[in-house]
Amino acid sequence: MDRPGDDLALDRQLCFAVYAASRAFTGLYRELLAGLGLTYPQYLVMLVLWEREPVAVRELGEALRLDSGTLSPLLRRLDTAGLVRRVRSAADERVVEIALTAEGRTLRGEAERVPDAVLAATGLTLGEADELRVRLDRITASAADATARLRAEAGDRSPTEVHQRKRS
Amino acid sequence: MDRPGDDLALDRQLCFAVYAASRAFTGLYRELLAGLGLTYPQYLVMLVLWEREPVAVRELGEALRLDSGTLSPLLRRLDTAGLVRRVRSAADERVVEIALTAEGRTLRGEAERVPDAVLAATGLTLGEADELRVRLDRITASAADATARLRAEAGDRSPTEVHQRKRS
DNA sequence: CACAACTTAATTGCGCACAACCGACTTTGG
DNA sequence: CCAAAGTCGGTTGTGCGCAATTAAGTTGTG
Repeated sequence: MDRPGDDLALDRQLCFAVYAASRAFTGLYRELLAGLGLTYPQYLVMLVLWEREPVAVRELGEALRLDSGTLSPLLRRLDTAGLVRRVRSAADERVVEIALTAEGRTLRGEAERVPDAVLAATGLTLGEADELRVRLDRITASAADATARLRAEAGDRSPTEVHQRKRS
Repeated sequence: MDRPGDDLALDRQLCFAVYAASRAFTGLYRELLAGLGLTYPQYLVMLVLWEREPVAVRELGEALRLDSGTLSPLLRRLDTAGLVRRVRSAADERVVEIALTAEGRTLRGEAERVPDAVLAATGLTLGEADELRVRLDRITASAADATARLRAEAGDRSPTEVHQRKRS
């Protein structure tokens, strides 16, 4: 009942389920968003902007848990596509504010049909979907906490090169 | 109760939960697997190989739902790291069989502690984790079905260039 | 004002994911 | 035996996701 091998097989089922679910959703959104010319992460950014704008890059990163290394190129592509504009704040020139163009605002109308399609594709009711969301949010928070805890431990064990920028 | 905007806000909660959960798990595994020198997808490949080997690339792709464009570079890195060997089948020279090296087999021992750490990090019991896995597997299958259906429709609407490789 | 510490966004480098395509090989139908 | 069709792994191009670094700007302190 507790052969060494069984644990690893079980782990594969556990972690793989979340992993596969995420890619399956990405694939579904890929089809649904193809007509809008958006990828899934780009769609998430647009959802934030349709709620409120302009939004600084840092705020976008906090909302979606993405850093600038991911957002900067993504926002550049949205800019090139003519959906958003990036303007440096006059008050604080470190900050880049992301605003929608008229075309970006128009796209919201076409996006209205996406949520129903997704819900239909999952075969869930609204209540079931919401319950699943609550469970996922809970384990996401737990996993993030545990990750931060592990990272702190690892940092403690090798705090050597904290202020060591260049080893010239 | 059904303002247009609310639907999009709800959609964001639904899809984002799976998306965020996947990245949170990846981050957790990143910390846990750092000592083994494995990434999360590489760990998934090793889990399959620890169960049975040798395994053809195509079989790995079916098990993990990954295509050769993802697996080929990944397996090359595992080969370079000395954990696996890629040998072309004598019976059918199109097939590449992936086998563990002695070092790859040894690594299994160090990996044994990972599942417990993950379960502890999620804060779930074994039963809860399994129930969540069942739900995720179900919506993954639904999403995959819906994606295939959409892709077929899109293909039907533009079946023009089936045998049109180059538009020279 | 000068200057160090901090903050913010961008950049770089690596590793996935996936679509599209390619070349080598095997199978099948004649 | 040969040619068409199918299979298999690999490559290329695009787009994330994240760590580490860099550049630019702001703030706090003397």
